[in-house]
Amino acid sequence: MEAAVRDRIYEFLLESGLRRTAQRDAIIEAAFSHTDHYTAEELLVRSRGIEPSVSRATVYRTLPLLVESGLLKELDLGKDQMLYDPNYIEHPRHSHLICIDCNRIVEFEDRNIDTLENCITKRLGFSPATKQTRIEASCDELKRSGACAHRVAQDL
Amino acid sequence: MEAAVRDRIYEFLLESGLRRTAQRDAIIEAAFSHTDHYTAEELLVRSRGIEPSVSRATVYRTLPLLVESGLLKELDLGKDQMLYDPNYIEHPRHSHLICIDCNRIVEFEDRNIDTLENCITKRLGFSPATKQTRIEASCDELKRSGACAHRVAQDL
DNA sequence: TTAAATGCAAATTATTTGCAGAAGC
DNA sequence: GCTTCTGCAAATAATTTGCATTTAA
Repeated sequence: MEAAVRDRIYEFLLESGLRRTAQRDAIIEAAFSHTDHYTAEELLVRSRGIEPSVSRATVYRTLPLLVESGLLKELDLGKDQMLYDPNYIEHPRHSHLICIDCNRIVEFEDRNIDTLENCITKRLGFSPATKQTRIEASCDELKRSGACAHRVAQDL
Repeated sequence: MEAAVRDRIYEFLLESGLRRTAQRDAIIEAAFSHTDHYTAEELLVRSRGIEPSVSRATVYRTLPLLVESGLLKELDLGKDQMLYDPNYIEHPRHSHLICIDCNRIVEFEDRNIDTLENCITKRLGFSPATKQTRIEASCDELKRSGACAHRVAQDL
């Protein structure tokens, strides 16, 4: 986990009057030491790898705090579990494309969509708070060659 | 419910080899006789108003059929229940803005967003299947006047 | 007649919560 | 010391499912 990220998180805890505990430290460490998305359950497993006493309840109680701090993004990609995305710190405006062939999630960032959505919102008489663009799509490469190389997101 | 919609639905049932039952008729009638969004539970109540024998299980078993037919759109707007939107027949590309002040859902349609999302998807090497844009926003009128007149969507 | 559809009730499953004990400040 | 935090286990709630019965074709 980067020092800058750690600083921002503990600053947030301090400001909010939240206490520092071994369990929270472990969850925070687990939450921001990868760049991939994870479920609450996966975060529990990772956290327990650092501090075995972490319980499921504490993970579920800590996640909303991190989301509220703006450091972690809760993603609802249409599955039955929420996903958590630690990459919003560095790319606060990215969107998601979900491959319907292999479930891969591709993150992309597009200034034009962002601007366009702001305009539309304003035109309707609102001020944007949260915007989410979710594109489900099929892989062209798979269609062509029959195999789907896990290409990396091209726009981040 | 419009005759054209009814025709398309029963054509779909026929093509799929699905049987026509009193319960399905009632659910279909209830599903397409309003333009507002509804939950499975609300649809159950409406369906029972037409045919009292409709059970919750049958509603939950019928909804995926209607969604699969393309006549009904399943919306995941971040609540704990799915919402169903019968307006996709007439406006297949509309998006949703959710007012964080009053929970009102405003439907809007924007050709530019549509085009832009198609381009991005192609550029990433995919072909778009489902696209969902969800904007959560606060009401400017509420901020100004302290009251939030339920303005009608301006773009449909 | 026979395969599909239904109602009921129980199962499933992610998430939340009450509570008593533990721990930070 | 006082309040917050925690683990545990039970509660919650939308949706799904097994099964015996009914019904459309």
